Amino acid sequence: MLSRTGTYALQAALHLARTNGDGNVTATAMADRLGIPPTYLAKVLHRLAREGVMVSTRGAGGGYRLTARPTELSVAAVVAPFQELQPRRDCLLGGPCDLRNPCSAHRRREQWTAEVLAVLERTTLADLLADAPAGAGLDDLPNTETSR
Amino acid sequence: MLSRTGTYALQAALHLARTNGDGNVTATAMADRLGIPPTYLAKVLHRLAREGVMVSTRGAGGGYRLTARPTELSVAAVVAPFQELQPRRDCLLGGPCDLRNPCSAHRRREQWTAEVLAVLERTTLADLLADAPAGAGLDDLPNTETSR
DNA sequence: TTAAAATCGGATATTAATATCCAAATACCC
DNA sequence: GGGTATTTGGATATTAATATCCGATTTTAA
Repeated sequence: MLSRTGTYALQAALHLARTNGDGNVTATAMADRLGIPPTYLAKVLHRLAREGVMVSTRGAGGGYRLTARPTELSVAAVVAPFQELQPRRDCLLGGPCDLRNPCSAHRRREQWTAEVLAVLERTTLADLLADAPAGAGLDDLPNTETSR
Repeated sequence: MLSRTGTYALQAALHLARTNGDGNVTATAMADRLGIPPTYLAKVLHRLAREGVMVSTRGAGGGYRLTARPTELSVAAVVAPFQELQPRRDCLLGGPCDLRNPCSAHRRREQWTAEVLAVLERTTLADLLADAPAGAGLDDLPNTETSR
């Protein structure tokens, strides 16, 4: 579901979310802890910093920190720079199908893509770290009608 | 969201769902109509036939047909042979986290992966072809904060 | 029976994603 | 200011996904 690079980003963000008060965390430390190729993770982190998810300090004692609380950071935000989350523009059926007058398949695809995105947006880093409280939005296996 | 190959599979299945009564549809005809590399689509179709989604007849007048009604075929079923839909086994946090005693992140990820899979499973080919009835399950589009 | 239509499947080319290497640039500490 | 720890970023290698090529096999039609 997630690309490998996207997963790396998520792992790093989660690691930062856990070791929060301990100050900056260096890229190599994270790579070491998480078993990710160090030089590759470095680039992922760099991108995340440019994208505003993290902030980097260099020099001795430097490293990375999150720019927001774990409760405010969604999986979608962390993963977005590395994966296409929006549906493609072109039509699933053969015909040229305008955005103004989209065919049914077009609309339906946008619909379920939006649903998937919504799942990723409402899942925060904090959710992943703390056990989900019983009966908080998602009960067990998603039944079709989530009435709310 | 969908891989390119997965999208090809979906496009082909939709095409078959539309031109149902017209008998077999040849691989080259589909590739031609949908603008997909013919030899590549051939392999995708072959795989779909092996997987039981379609059935192929060869020789003159041959081609492909769906094995089930469009109302019975889900996007997940069509796309599954070409994409990993299940979450990975390894843990998002550093530690070795057993399946018997999964960490919170482990469980949470399985949760939202299942949600995503559910969306793909309850969307059928027929859904994509016919207009969605107004007010059927999905209301307001989850505000797409397009950060691009 | 012959020829044409179409799938089947292996070998290979191309392209994109992932991973590595190395030389800077920057900031801290003494 | 010198030395060390760290990010930054370009160039390059490796691997996986996508695409092409071509011959073999099966089946129908004439």
